Amino acid sequence: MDVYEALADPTRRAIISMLAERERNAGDIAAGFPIAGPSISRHLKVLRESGVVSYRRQATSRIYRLEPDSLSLARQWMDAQLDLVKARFDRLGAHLDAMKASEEEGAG
Amino acid sequence: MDVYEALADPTRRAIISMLAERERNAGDIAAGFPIAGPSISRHLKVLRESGVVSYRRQATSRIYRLEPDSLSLARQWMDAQLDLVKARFDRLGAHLDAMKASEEEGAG
DNA sequence: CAGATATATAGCTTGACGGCTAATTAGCCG
DNA sequence: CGGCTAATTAGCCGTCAAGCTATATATCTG
Repeated sequence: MDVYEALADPTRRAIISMLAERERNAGDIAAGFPIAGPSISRHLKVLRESGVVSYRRQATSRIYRLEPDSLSLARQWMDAQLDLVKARFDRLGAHLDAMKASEEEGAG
Repeated sequence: MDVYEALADPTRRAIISMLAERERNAGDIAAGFPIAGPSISRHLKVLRESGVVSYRRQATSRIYRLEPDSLSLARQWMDAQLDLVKARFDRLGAHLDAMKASEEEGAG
């Protein structure tokens, strides 16, 4: 599963928000949701396999941490799309300015 | 469907890329993919209903356009998460610097 | 090793998604 | 209105995701 599919589920986004704030173990994460532990475990697996989170062991628990790089990548993609739109918008503005200028030249 | 689910499908992301470059009608969009027209039409519906694209009529065709605001919103959410992580990282760095300074003070 | 705790995996069910073809709607032209 | 084109909607099917409970794995403790 890629990062976009990982982001598609609201529970997973909430987990990301929790982990953005600070690291937590799986149990603490699960405690924050009304759904069963195994379901959270599966969400964590999705997040792991898409590179959004990593974990380290501490005794019997797994401490999960957000890995910013995968999110950054998704953000960069959005940035690129938004930049294209903005560039187009700016060109349109310049074009309109040029039209207006030549109009005034013709009139004056 | 929200913008994150809209982004989850690779075909829809490709449509977004096409529209970031310039407006296109539904037929031209569909021509860029190996899947049937109605399937593209459904993707466009998802993108419409999640606010990612809009369209205007021109004769019998619909000209689709990317609406940057919804993408911006998703990007802002990512920014916020990444900022939290970065802030934590910076605090950790400051903490380590302070530790190191007090160590040197003790040694010197 | 036996027991306890924390987490993950297996197996199942249900609902949604994405693909297809066929039928329908919307607008243009004679 | 009748025909033409562009696009969407309807209906169907296979696959997959997300929830659940029950079972298995991993680690610490005695």
